[in-house]
Amino acid sequence: MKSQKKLSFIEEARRNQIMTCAIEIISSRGYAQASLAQIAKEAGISKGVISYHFSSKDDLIEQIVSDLYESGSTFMTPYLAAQTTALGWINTYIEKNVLFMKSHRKHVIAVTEIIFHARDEEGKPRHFRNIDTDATINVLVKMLHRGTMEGDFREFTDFSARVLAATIRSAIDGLSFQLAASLDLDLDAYAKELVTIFQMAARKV
Amino acid sequence: MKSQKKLSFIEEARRNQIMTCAIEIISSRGYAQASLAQIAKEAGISKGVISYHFSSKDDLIEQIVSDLYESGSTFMTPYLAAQTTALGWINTYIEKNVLFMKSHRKHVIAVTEIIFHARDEEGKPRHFRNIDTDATINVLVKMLHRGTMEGDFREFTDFSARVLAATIRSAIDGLSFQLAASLDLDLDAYAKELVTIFQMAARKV
Amino acid sequence: MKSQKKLSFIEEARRNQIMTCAIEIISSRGYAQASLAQIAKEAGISKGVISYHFSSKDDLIEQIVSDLYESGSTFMTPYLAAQTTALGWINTYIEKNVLFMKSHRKHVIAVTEIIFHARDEEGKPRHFRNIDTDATINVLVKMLHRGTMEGDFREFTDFSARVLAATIRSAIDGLSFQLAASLDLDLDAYAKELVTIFQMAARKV
Amino acid sequence: MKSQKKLSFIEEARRNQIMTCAIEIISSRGYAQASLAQIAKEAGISKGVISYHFSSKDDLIEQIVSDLYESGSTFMTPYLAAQTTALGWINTYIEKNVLFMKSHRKHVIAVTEIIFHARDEEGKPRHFRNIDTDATINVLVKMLHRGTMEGDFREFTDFSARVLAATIRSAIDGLSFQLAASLDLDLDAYAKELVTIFQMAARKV
DNA sequence: CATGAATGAGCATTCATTCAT
DNA sequence: AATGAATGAATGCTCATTCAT
Repeated sequence: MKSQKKLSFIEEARRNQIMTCAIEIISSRGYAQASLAQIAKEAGISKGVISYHFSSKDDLIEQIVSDLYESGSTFMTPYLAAQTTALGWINTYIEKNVLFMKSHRKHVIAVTEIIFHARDEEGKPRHFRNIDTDATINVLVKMLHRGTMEGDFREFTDFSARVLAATIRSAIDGLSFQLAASLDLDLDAYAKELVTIFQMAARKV
Repeated sequence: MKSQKKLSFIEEARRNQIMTCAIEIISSRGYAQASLAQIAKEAGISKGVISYHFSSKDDLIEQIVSDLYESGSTFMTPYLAAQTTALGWINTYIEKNVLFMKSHRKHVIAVTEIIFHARDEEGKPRHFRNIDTDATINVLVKMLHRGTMEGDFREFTDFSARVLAATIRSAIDGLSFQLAASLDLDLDAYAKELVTIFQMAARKV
Repeated sequence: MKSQKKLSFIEEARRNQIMTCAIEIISSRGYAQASLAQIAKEAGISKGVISYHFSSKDDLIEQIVSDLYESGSTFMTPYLAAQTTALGWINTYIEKNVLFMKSHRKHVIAVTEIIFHARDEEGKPRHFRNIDTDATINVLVKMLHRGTMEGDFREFTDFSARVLAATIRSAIDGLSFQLAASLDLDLDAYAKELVTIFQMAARKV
Repeated sequence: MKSQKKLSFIEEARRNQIMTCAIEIISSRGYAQASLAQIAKEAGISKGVISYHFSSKDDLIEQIVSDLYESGSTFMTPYLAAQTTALGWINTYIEKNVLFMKSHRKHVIAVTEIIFHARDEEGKPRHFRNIDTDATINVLVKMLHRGTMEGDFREFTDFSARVLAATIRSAIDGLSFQLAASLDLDLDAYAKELVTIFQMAARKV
């Protein structure tokens, strides 16, 4: 038991080291530069180690993505669950998304890079948001309609709600790209501005 | 501002053919699929022809980008020049940007793909918007401040204007990604919604 | 037309050169040694050239196999077509098979190597002779039965004919392996001995 | 002739387990699939264990071969020793070889695979039969000549005896390849047919 | 005895680019 | 003006082997 735990600890440490190095390269130099050779060089190990700890490069990349989703969910969920109104939910959603970016800067940049590069075998984008089907947009749409019923938001058609939801997501996704280009962004202030912008854009007139 | 007038008719035609094929591949199958071999195959020519007409692959890619910027500018300028208020200018900017996407769908998708892939020698993103220096954002910021003076917009600090400007650009850039995923988007309606959203977000309370 | 023919000639020459080098390596050092790097080294070219002329390593290997089948068929067919009895046909089949090995020594050794190494994705042998379904065995079985009717061969059950047919093929296949180990085999004499052996094994008592 | 008596019971068991798993993989999926990783996985142990018990992969492979030779010899010797004539000896040799295959099916298939893949450092085949030097062929040649003296076989030159001996071996070796492709072969009947074939091929006219 | 971890060489393949014709 | 041919570096991946624990 003790030996297993220790070995598992080493394995876990290596996996984290490799993932951290991959994130470092992807966030600073882009997805295309993140070859196994570059990642291994950054980590000071041989290429084979990566293959030993991850079944494939895709596996490594997927781990980086799902790791972020997991910590994002863990971070966001309590805040969102505490909200009692749609207005509060959306404001919190925007604000906490941005603040999460602040604490996971490189990881978020890396995952954004990954998502915008991931293609299926035919070259079709794997993760681009389809305004009619994207899960995140659907949740935002539902909240916008709820906000209308609660008297905080203006009337929305399904389409107008979807466009606003997509615009909120674009603002957050776009911020991730800005992060890769701007090192000294004040994200607390940025979050407040975004909350203001979308609160005004959605509110009852 | 053509760089060289010496291009013969045939040469010009070949360049356009190659660029069109590259745009077709990049927009439909993604940047990674756009190898010279694939582009040549699509065009029904040999790889050498591309090298003959473009000094490098980067040169071809840059031409595709600057071509779009040129036609975008040609399309947008008269509409924007006709505006007498900042409010009108920004509404027009948003609306006509979206309509331009409608008429240059594949080219816009391709350039968006390129922009999010292009890196300099060190791996730094070549085109990501820096909120403090990006030319487009600067123009929007100027217009937002003018709108305040004209009594149509709320008060903005430099930072709050920059965040709103960046959000407008993110909405438009993000729409380009959606275009690659959603075939049947009603762009006229989408433009109107975006105009409404940002008019509300900027207006004087 | 002339230019096409000339270029096609160069291409043909390179393909033959590559195939010849691959045959040389496979026949002398075995299938496992025949990496693209080794073949390219033997040919004094870069690995890329092979990929340029063959769509894949499998393609190159398949060409080597089908080339031999084609020349084998071209060589054998007239002799076999000239035979009027089953006895003559089988004697000729054995004799000419061995003589063909004499003139295509390395190629035959290489293809035997290839055939005995080729596996499908699950590792199942692709070309091992199934006594009940192998096409070559089926032809020999038919001839054995015909020879019985013509009064030259003893009576065969289907099974006993199949075992004899398989034994004839094993003798020829096995000779190919011997060729890889024995440089100075007298194949004309060997052919005569095999003819004698199987004539005695099949004849009417 | 065991080389080392020091092997503990556990060590012996482990070696057998590893060899059995290697035989299973080689016989069912081919030599190329038999990486140490696959063998270790099949055995449910780590790769290191194999290296611990065998000095190298080649050592493991050689053990599988010599193990089969040893049990083959143990099985065959009493039957052959009981024969008083060359005719009886050769018939028994063929029949018992085939029956041994029946009882050691996978092991025989695996060893046949190994023999046709094993090469020395220079790539020369390690086990292909040289008609002039192969020990098994030499024994059969001696028996054929004895059979002539005993009045059962026709006259043989050294060469004609060697070809017949090689053909007998090819028939048996070839049967092993068939075993890998045909699951339901009646080996008792097959043995009888082979005895008939070679008795007829060798007999006095 | 056994393991997990790591290595480094080798694999087939793809790529942008160059060049003689 | 255009091409086919060739290059050499880089890619993700697998492998037998080694070694500290």
